[in-house]
Amino acid sequence: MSGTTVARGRIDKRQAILDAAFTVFAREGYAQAGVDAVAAEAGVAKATVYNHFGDKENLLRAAFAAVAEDALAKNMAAVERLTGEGDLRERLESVGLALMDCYCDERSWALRRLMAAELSQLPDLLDIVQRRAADRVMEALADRLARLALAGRLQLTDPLLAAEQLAALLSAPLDRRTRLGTQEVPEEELRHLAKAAVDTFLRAFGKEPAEAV
Amino acid sequence: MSGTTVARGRIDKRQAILDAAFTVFAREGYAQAGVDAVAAEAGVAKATVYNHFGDKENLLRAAFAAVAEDALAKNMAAVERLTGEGDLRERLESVGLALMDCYCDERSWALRRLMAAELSQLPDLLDIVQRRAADRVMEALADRLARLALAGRLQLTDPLLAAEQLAALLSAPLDRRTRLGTQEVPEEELRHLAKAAVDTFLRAFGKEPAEAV
Amino acid sequence: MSGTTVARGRIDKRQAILDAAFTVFAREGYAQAGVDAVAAEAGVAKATVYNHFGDKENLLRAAFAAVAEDALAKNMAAVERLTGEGDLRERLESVGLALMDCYCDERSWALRRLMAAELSQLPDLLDIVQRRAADRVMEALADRLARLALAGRLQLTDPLLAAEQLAALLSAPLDRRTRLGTQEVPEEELRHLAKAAVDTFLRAFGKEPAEAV
Amino acid sequence: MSGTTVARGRIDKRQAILDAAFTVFAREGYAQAGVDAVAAEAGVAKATVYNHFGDKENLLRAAFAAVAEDALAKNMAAVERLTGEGDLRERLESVGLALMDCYCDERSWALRRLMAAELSQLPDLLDIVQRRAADRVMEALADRLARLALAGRLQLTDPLLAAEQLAALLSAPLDRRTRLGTQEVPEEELRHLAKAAVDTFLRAFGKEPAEAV
DNA sequence: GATGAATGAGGATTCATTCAT
DNA sequence: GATGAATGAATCCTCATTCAT
Repeated sequence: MSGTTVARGRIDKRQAILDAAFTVFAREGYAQAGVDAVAAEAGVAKATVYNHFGDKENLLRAAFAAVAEDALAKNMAAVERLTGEGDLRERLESVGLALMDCYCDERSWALRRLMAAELSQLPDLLDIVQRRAADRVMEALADRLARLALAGRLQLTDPLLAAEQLAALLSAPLDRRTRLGTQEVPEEELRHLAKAAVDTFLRAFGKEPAEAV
Repeated sequence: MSGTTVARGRIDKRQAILDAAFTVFAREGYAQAGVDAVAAEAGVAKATVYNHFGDKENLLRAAFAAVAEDALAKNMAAVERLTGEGDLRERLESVGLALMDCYCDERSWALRRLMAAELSQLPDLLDIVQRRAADRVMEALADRLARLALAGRLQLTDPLLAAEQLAALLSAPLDRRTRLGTQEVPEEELRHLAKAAVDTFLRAFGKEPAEAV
Repeated sequence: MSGTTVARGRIDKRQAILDAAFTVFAREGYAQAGVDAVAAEAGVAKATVYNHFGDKENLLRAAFAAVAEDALAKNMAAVERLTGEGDLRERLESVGLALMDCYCDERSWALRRLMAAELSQLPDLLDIVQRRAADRVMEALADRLARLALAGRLQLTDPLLAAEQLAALLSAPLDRRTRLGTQEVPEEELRHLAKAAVDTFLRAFGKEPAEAV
Repeated sequence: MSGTTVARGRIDKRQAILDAAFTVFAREGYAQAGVDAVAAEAGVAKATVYNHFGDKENLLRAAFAAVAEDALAKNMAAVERLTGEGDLRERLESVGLALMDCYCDERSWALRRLMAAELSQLPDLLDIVQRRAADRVMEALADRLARLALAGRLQLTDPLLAAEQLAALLSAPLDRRTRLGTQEVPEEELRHLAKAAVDTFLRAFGKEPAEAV
């Protein structure tokens, strides 16, 4: 019983450090952020951070992986809602909006920013985020598009390319609009962008005649 | 004469520092890079760097602006080649490829990475890169698309959105393929991606019937 | 039975820690060596070390005393072999060689090095080693020399001084030859040095005419 | 002129750091001593220490070398006074006393203690002290003894061994008496020890009949 | 204007020690 | 009694920045 408490305490502490690390790194940048700040944010002693994670670099990796995993799960859930049921356009718009939400999540932006920042020093971060998360989402999306094509609802030959393009249409405009995640975009505009992306996508790959933008 | 030489020496030195700064910052990251390293790369004394640029932050800004300006010019030149002459698809593919080249340029990647890295600390970098460069390219592209629409070659109502989507189709797939600029992509694949982007774009916005992918 | 086992386990553990401590301190230096390293070498948890010895300083003292005791015993055994029986020169050479062996023992060197290192911080180490060991060896040697003088085999008035000088002749040249214990000296050279020391000693204090070196 | 001032300032600072380093290391031990303390003692900023010497280890080496050089010079001067002029015993006693003074010098003790302490971590310190100083003194002493032997004043075949033994007789008893340099020995006792050492030496290697101790 | 030297503030990391179990 | 985890103080070293020349 008390054993559980301790174990829990340990786990909690580890998790608290991971959360704190990501928060602080996201806020101040990896290089600028002090391990002191992480420890303070987590409410533990600096040495405890080192006991758990060895060094700052490894701490970043761990925090990274944790957030990337969350993001992966959220993205996957969104993609998995892309089935053939109901109206295709509506479904695509709904899924697209969900993906946009994932993309705009504060921690997602932070993840991408941190990765870009440290890419040249810590190239393996890219594997964590891209190979273990982004690529898999893309593959899953390609799978769904392929099934829709098989079902005669879409017209495409390279599902991975189509997935990439759909993702591109959904996400890329957000870079400018949100100023790389530093500016909120009203829900309404998101909806509009999702519609526009899906519209373009369907004009290119849909079977039904598309409407004008 | 010696005056000229000196003045030239001064200008050269300034330029050398800017180049060195960008190189070093790109290689090691802004925070990790020491002003020593920049000075060494430029072949001047550390104090000279301070004489010219005051402090490290300002040095980054200046180096940033210089590179952003170059990138802007290159992008603008590419966009300006998008006229109504000749076959539209060919033209779009050619311009698209040129834009991709700009996007893939090593210094461009470095620019975006550095910006992402320092965004939270130095938000004004974003203005330099986005407002003074990316946005203007997008507007110019929108202009050209608008003229093509007016000329009856394209069918679109929101040229800025169309420009964003074209840019999205061109650039976003590169993020994955080049692993954020850390991996070369063969010219052939670039060409293929450009074709695919333009194909999708034309199916959505073209007047002529589009071919299959 | 289990009580015995446990008690034995405890004693073994204590001894293991002492051995480990001396080994680690000798290898890495007292200040540089971590208590972690000692615990690891002993195969126990760090806290166990503290349970047994209270703090690092005390651990050093205990480890020190243990090794000093061993060294004392070995030295005493050598000195006690210095009796009047048989040929005096041979006996002196044999005892001298034995003392040299003690002096050259790896742990002896470590003892002296550690003591030198910590002398200013922990002056009481000197008492452990010198007063409780070296001085007693010297007194014992003086005793034996005095008896030999009484027996008419040696000619000396201050046996302690003679003992010091004999010890000096035996040990001091080893400092240079072994480079303070970091270099092995071949047995043959040891023998030669012992002979030379005894020869000089006998020329100064012997009654029989001495040979040339 | 002002240039001289600067250069002088720099040299002074360097020398001040070296002095301070040796003082602090000797007082607190190399490992325990902080570079802060050295800087404070020298009256400079910590970073200045690093500017001059790179790291702590190198600082130790430099401080070491400086003190070793002084010690070498003092020892050499003493040895060089060992000529054939005048009464041999008196001369030897005088030189012996001078060597003892060198040996007992506070900085000499510190040098040997520091070396012993750090020997296993920084084996090259031994070269600085032994090869570059102690060995040379011994050779010089051997030279002088050889000349005395040639001149018929001493009777010896291996001058280096004789030198080692003379040095042994002079120095080794001091280890005990001064408790490794932590206790003052009155001048009178030094004189007595020098006499005793020389007496034993002359009995072994002299040509004139030796007196009783 | 360019430089070498100096500095103060700060950052990553280690370590002796304690405590709850 | 033995342990794993936690901690606070210290330590080495770096770096942006300034000054005298």
